[in-house]
Amino acid sequence: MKKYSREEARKIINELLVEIFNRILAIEGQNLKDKGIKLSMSEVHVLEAIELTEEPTMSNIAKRLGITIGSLTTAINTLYQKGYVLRERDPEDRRKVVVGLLPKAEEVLKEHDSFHEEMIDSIFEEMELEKDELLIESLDKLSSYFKK
Amino acid sequence: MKKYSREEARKIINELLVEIFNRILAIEGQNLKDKGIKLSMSEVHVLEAIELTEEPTMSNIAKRLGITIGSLTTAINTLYQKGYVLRERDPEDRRKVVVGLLPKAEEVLKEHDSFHEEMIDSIFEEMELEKDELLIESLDKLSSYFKK
DNA sequence: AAAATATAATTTGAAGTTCAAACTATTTGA
DNA sequence: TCAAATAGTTTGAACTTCAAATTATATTTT
Repeated sequence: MKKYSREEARKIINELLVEIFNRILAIEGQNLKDKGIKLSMSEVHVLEAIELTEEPTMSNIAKRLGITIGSLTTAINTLYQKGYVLRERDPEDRRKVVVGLLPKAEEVLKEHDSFHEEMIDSIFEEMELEKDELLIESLDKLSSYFKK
Repeated sequence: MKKYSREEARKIINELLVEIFNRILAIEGQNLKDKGIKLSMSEVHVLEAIELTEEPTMSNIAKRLGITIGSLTTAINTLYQKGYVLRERDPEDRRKVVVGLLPKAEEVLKEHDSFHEEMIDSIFEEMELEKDELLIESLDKLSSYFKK
């Protein structure tokens, strides 16, 4: 009854990891270019992380992104120069720097979000995935597993 | 009956894209370090691509990796210096360069493979994924979709 | 309260990855 | 044959990231 051996499962997941992931990033990057947005995917990920982080200090954002605070500093420097974010010291604890999104960044994220939405819609349509409910459930578990 | 809205599905896939894949890459990179292997994940991906490419010329490998031939040249330069690959002109068509794996590379790939195997086993065990068959089928479709 | 320690962020210098464009060598086709 | 196409390499630049040194602020210890 089993159609996929463990070996095949490994191969498929490996493929997703090394090929598909990069391909999706490339597609998204191209989409930004097409829209005339002069940001790299890494920069968009930083913006996303800022949006999703409860208390968006340098440390918290870096932690979410899995990069060092030093790396984030340089990323924020350029995003600041380009007018996407603002930064200010936390008055409560002046060691902390709180980062905020400017309207220009919100626009990009909105754009990026709707691109994602479209991509996912077309995946589900073209894939003829009747069992999408189960796929999402599984992906969710996969996601949770790696967050442990 | 549907438990996940399209909005939630988008969120989960987005999470996989921007967080989980990077985390897996980091875990794999750490594993290489732990084993004393002085290669980056990109370099391992190049070795994998060489292994999987039918006729491993520079163009074919670069195409599989989705990078330019120029980028691959620099990657192969360092892998050559480190003693992982050999390169030689194709006698049939002396414009072509055929790349081959040296034993040192085969070892790394074996190591990397068994790490993957273990990782996937533990995913399936700890996730209690009774529906793993369907997950793989779905991931397979997802993979195929992006290869179009 | 002063000194020592811990925390938060920035700066600096270096390495790795990637690209585009210019260039070399070889093959193919008109 | 000679022009065009193909296969790779080289070069110079941009970007991402890190580790280590440094600065500033807060907390803890004595």
